Amino acid sequence: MLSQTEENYLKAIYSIGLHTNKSVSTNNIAKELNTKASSVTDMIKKLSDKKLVNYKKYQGSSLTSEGKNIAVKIVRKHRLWEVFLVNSLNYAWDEVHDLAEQLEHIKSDTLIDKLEEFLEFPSYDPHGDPIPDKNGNIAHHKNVMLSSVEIKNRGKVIGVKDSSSEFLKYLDSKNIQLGSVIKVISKEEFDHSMTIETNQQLFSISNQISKNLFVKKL
Amino acid sequence: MLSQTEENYLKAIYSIGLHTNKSVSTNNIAKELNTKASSVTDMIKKLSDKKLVNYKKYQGSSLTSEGKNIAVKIVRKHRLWEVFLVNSLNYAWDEVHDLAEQLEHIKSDTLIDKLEEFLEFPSYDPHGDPIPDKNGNIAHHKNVMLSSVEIKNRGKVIGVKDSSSEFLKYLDSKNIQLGSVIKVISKEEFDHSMTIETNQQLFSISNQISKNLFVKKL
DNA sequence: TAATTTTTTTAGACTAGTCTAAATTATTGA
DNA sequence: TCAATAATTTAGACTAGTCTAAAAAAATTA
Repeated sequence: MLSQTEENYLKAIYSIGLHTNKSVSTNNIAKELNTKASSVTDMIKKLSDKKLVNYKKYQGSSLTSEGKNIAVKIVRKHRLWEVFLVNSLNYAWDEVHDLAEQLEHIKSDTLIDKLEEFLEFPSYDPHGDPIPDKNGNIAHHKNVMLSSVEIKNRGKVIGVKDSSSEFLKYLDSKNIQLGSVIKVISKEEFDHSMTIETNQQLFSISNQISKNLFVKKL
Repeated sequence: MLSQTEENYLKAIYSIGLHTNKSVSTNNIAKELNTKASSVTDMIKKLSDKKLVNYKKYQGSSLTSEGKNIAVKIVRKHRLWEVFLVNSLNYAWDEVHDLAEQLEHIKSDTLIDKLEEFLEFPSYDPHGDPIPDKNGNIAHHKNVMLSSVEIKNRGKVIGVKDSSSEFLKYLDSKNIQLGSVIKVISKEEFDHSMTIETNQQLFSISNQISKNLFVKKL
């Protein structure tokens, strides 16, 4: 059984490695976990002994397939708990991260599957990130939320998640419809709002909006 | 901020002290927490430094009022999580203890109140134990043990004292659950066993059992 | 390529919590 | 009351995880 700390290291390596796709550096892990490189080296060795991490001195680390399985399970737990906090307990989407960081470490063979069933098998968490299924498969959608489009990239609107009439009216007022092309100009760190360009016009939209718009990356 | 371990010590002292009502012995705490007396001594000193426990060498320990406040909050969390696990996630009442032991340590100023609201302010957990309110007040139920119900009288099951899963399974096997009505048919003088009737069936239960079942007299 | 800078690892120390074994204090009962 | 026993505490050691400071390796750059 892994400790919370060990789980956090696996998750860190997983999430850093997602984008870069190669071995992650000791310093990167240290930054992600708010700790020192020397601590990371120690822990990496331990995880390497447990065959969860591939490690050679000075060469960085990557997850073994078993390590990755565990990391994905933690991500699954994290995102399902976030859904619970937002949908059932009425937390706002930006309040739930720290709580989910705690809840994701609860140990049980059955809890998370029962929670998933209770939540009626959601596909995405409140931030628009996909929830891995029981077997670790992640809906690898090339249709992504506008909120996760990188700066300077463009996407074509292909759907909305929330189809309430208020939301659709809002889109109308901005002249956004299916097929509209949206370019991301900038993003704000603190509230995840973004400035976008569409129909030769610039405006700012909240994360509330951007995570409800599905786009196809262009 | 207290560690999980510190919280567990406070909870142990609280629950042992509930019945005996005086200072609890080092050995008792050690037994409750499956640890050694020497470890208990160390931790008690630490909690004493933090003014959560009253402690004098060789004299046993008791909670200060602040220590008790914290202990009651943990009990509150434990019991509300148990309600969630049983009512929302469909766990059986004998499966939830260990999970609640983990969940009770989740740190948040708002979580448990939101959970309580979501559960619609339950008064008792699935084992029939009262849930302390936000201010730490506990509905002190004047319930009585089945062992003290007179012959020919009946009681409605409202709780158990020992909530070990063996005991709960035993009750399940006899089809006894919260709300079951039990009539006392006869009592044996020599071993205090009794014959009871429930679900139109008669059977004999030991004193061991009857003094672990709380009932409301009917 | 050689010097400098950055990254990573090692060595040794610290805290929290635990343990065993020995010492001390309390309790029991002849 | 005093010896035996039980309970408790102390001393010292261990593990997990962390840190600082110094050493070693890799990367950069002149």
